[in-house]
Amino acid sequence: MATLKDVARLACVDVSTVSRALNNTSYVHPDTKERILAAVRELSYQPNVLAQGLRQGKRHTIGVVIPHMHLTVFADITQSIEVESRKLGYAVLICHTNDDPAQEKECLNRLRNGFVDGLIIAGTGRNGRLLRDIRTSGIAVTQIVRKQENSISSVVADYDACGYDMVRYLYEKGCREIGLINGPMNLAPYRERYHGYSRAMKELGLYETCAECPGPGNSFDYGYRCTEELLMQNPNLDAIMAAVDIQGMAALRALKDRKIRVPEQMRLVSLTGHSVGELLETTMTALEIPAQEMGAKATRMVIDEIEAPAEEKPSVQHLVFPASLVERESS
Amino acid sequence: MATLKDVARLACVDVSTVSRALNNTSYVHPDTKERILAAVRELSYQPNVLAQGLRQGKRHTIGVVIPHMHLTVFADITQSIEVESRKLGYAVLICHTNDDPAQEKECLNRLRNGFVDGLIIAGTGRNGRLLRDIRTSGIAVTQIVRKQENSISSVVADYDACGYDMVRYLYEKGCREIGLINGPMNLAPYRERYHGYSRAMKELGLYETCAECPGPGNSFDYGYRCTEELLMQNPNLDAIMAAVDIQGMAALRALKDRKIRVPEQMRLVSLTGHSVGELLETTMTALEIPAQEMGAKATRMVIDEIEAPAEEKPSVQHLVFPASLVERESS
DNA sequence: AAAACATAGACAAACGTTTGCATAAAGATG
DNA sequence: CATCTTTATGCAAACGTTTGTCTATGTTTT
Repeated sequence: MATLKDVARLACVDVSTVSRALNNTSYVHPDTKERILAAVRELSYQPNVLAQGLRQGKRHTIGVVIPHMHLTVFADITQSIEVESRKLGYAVLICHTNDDPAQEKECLNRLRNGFVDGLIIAGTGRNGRLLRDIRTSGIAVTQIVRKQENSISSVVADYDACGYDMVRYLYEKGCREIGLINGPMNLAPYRERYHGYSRAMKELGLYETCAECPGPGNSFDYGYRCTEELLMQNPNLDAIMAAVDIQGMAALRALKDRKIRVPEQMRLVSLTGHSVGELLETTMTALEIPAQEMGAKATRMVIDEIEAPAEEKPSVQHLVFPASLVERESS
Repeated sequence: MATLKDVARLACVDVSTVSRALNNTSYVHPDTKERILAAVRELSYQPNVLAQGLRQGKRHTIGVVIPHMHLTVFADITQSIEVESRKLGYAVLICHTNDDPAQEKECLNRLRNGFVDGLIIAGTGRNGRLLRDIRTSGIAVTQIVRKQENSISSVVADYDACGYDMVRYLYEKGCREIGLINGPMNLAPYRERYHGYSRAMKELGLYETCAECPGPGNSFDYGYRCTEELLMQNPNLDAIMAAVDIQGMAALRALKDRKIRVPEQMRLVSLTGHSVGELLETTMTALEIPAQEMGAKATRMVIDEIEAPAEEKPSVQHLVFPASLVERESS
């Protein structure tokens, strides 16, 4: 690998001149510049990003900390973060936490050591302190999907509205016994969605039927068990709301196993980060979350924060994206 | 951020001593070490990976170049690469190509630029030259899922056997008119799977029915169109083989739309990188690819190559993993 | 008791950049 | 013509590590 020094030697100038020529950071005589560029081509010189990073305190890399890739929301978001980052000249490091606070902590501690200039996280909610520390230590941080710290910028969907709108939608379809598959309430999306659901149900004078099982909410099994639970709690149920596409798929399956026809006997609506709903045998009515835009926006926010000079860091902002209802066969 | 120097000052020793103490790379008096560790804790010192990398000529980062995250194989593989890398002290940079050779080229050029010590790629097959160049320039490279360069190590599934075994399996179930949803033949997995299919069909004296549509093979739409195409080509079809889970889902849907019952009238088998097959309304018989093991193995191979001293680089190896048939409702 | 060795630690030179400071030759201003 | 800018370049110090060399102790060995 050719270094600046090699280029300098070949072009018969000092390394500093080469550096300045390449970065357009000071006057360099056109002839000299020409010689330098020739040398660069000749040696096919590529700057060493590590040395640059060390010197400038910048790594041109952002970290993405997510639970896993099996929820389409996260896959989508990751992809859009990467695409947007690349446009802006950044690379993307990724870390999976499996929704385990300990793993998350490990990831964060690794990343903060000069691996990244900023990070985007869909966290477990258990490492708020660490997250704030990281931010204080000069790393730009943005929360995505799951907002848990008010002092850190976030990009989320309007989960409260999702819960509320779903109930309203089902009510208009004639449903009166609406069940909710809930998830761990320590995660903001579940919590807020429940609030929206609950508010709408109260407004309409309906009784709540909620199921929450132990374990992480994003498994097929979880969705299946919750569906059973809901049916047990209220045999007259005429609608089920699922929180993620995988829960929706599980509900579909559980209902089929019980020979309950969808949508004739039971309407089903899910919240999803991706159009998996379209791909099923019984396509699923769902609130689609604009994952791609959210990822892109979070990326721009974090990079803005990185690149702003220390005096004028952009202020913390919390962005809420609306989800849009896509009607399909299941309702 | 605390540096070695800060630790050294606090522990009243030289930075070199601190470095040696932390890396166990020379004699350090137990008492001194104790003081140093105390200082490390006190300042919550974390080594700066950039500086380490610069000094050692290692970035402790590997790049992953994949088409996208929407195929479960790639999501699974990425995740297992990351988990394994973390264990071995490496970070993972990811790049999406969308199966576009131009984007792939861009990714590769960025990565080679000192971002990574090695990379794992599921490529488009169009940048073989560049890939070899990168390897020659000292970056460890391993191909995954899609093998296209013989001179570069690879970790793939036995796609030929997949095609062959599926036919045999369906034959034993009584099927005689077996259709194959094929994909772009420039991609090794499709090509090899077709070979296996073709061989088995010949051995059994059956006629081939293959569908291949324009466009990338990994979309729902593609699978749907191919299913229609197959049904047109051969109205007596009694089995369909899909190449990826998403094609399988599409076939399921297309058959349902035509009121063709699965598996009574049509048996359906898919090849998948993940147990999505289990989650459907009609669960899908599938050849499951050990994506996780493959990712972990590729990671170890690439890191072995990175860490081997220049004289004794491991030789190129091509690993083939068997897939395993999981029987479900669709067949 | 001298020589050899193991232990413990400091000093300083790298790694490849960027950047503040200094210098010098031009050109512009008075 | 003296002074001030502008242009063009080099020198050297950083950034935070690791590591080769050197010195100074004790502790063996001969």
